[in-house]
Amino acid sequence: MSESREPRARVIPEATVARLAVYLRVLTGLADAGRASVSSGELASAAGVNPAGLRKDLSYLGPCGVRGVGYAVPALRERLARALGVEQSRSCVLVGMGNLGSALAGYAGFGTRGFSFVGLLDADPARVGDVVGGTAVRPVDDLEQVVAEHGVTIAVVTTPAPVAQSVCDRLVDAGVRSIVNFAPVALQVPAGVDVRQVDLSVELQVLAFLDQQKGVQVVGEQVVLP
Amino acid sequence: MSESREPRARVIPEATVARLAVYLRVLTGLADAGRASVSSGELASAAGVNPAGLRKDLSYLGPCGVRGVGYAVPALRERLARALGVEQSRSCVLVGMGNLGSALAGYAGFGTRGFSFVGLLDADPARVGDVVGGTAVRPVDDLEQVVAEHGVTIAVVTTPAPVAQSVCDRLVDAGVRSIVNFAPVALQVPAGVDVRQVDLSVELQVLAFLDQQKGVQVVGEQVVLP
DNA sequence: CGGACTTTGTTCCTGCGTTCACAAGCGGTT
DNA sequence: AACCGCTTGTGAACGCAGGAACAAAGTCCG
Ligand SMILES: NC(=O)c1ccc[n+]([C@@H]2O[C@H](COP(=O)([O-])OP(=O)(O)OC[C@H]3O[C@@H](n4cnc5c(N)ncnc54)[C@H](O)[C@@H]3O)[C@@H](O)[C@H]2O)c1
Ligand SMILES: NC(=O)c1ccc[n+]([C@@H]2O[C@H](COP(=O)([O-])OP(=O)(O)OC[C@H]3O[C@@H](n4cnc5c(N)ncnc54)[C@H](O)[C@@H]3O)[C@@H](O)[C@H]2O)c1
Repeated sequence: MSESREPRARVIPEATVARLAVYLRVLTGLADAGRASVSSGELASAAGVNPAGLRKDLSYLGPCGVRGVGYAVPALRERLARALGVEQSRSCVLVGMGNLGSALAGYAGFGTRGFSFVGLLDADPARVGDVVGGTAVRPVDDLEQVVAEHGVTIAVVTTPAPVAQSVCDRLVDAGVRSIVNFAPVALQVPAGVDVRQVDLSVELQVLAFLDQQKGVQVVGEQVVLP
Repeated sequence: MSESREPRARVIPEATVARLAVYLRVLTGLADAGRASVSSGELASAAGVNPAGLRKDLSYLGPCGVRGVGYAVPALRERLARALGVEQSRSCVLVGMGNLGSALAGYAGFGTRGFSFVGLLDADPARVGDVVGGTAVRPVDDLEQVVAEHGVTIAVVTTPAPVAQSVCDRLVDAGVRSIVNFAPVALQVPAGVDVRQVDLSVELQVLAFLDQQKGVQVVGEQVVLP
């Protein structure tokens, strides 16, 4: 045991992990701005969370701040990146290069956060060969080959809903263990595979519900509040 | 009190609301397929949730099934749509018609779920005039006018991060109360305004964390399991 | 060198969400 | 008409996340 630096391997709740990713983004911005240290209050404000909650989140990684001073920006940034497993870039594939898939594949923000798309796949021959974000689109038949070549474990699904499950099955068979799914269907996967469902319509409908619960009525100039 | 049909106005947890939206989507598919009734088990399976939890979710709307039989698909669908406030179409605006904004604006799935974009706004003169999904892109200066014209209360922000807060401020001032934000910044809004943050990088980073927690090591042909 | 101030790390507690399990009710059947 | 099986709806318990308050610790200043 050469590295007994890590204080304890406490289990980190998934909700905390999601927030850690937000903190990491904010810290990167601060580091780029040349900031050396930051307090929990300032970080929490920038991340949109409670300061006490933020300190609790960070405490899962063990003590990493200096009392009376705050947190060292570069050190904390590196520590978060290691905890999240994005120290070195991770390879991903994206299946379904339509409108949404193309937008995601061309987005520079993923690369700066430690993810690179090594495979862009589509079933439409007309799409194959297009270059998006520096990578050429390949036929979906190459799926297994691309996954094996790069040891890919993360995939993004942006196909039409009816074929999403079959695409998912192929990905899992090929060895993918983590999937972000944008198609509006609940993917069925074996144990050990994680799916994160991103459903934009649901976001809008939740807002619509909250709106109507506010008793919002703007009729002409008459505003009725609850 | 002419309508005392509603049994009670219990408060519905936000997590439940998000699931109700999923049930509504599944029910719409079942209705299109001509199904007359469905059991909680089947619905739960299609939605990817626990059957008991689904029944509890639905019970917030009051009893709406038939014991020994299940739920009537069209009736439940209508009831959910009313509860979520998407009975009639709701008007939205979208600010930032770049790659992501264009994909969203051209997506037909929003229209079928009760949302229509009555305003597409961008600061780039080169984008203004483009027609996406049947609506022409207008200059961002028209923001206040469009919101007022249609009584818009819901907005989608897909601008670059640095300008998202200022766009948000203008939206709130114009009367918008609900915002879906794709820019990777925590928007500051006054009380009474809801923001739903959609951060795709966070989704990937959560998966990356789960991946490394599995102890995934695929080195050559050697697979190490926890 | 000492004291006071600042900020972290932790503990407790409250409330929510989820799950399990059972009673209640309806339809079909004999 | 009564019984039986199936499914809903609800009550209770468990676990978890979030928030507030407090103690520990390090720095800065006098
Ligand atoms: N565009 C949006 O804003 C948006 C919003 C919410 C959800 N979605 C969902 O995201 C998915 C994609 O949306 P889109 O607007 O990009 O649709 P799209 O039709 O533009 O793109 C779908 C792409 O998938 C490809 N495809 C079809 N079958 C395939 C297969 N078997 N294997 C590989 N590729 C295949 C098609 O060739 C096409 O390029 C849909 O499920 C949609 O419901 C999209
Ligand atoms: N594209 C993706 O897949 C993706 C993924 C995650 C997050 N995001 C985020 O979504 C946002 C948009 O991403 P994108 O890839 O579409 O970027 P983009 O540069 O293609 O589009 C941004 C658009 O916003 C417009 N704009 C700039 N300033 C504006 C202003 N003040 N008012 C109105 N419009 C203005 C620009 O003219 C441009 O059309 C960014 O914040 C990005 O970080 C995008």
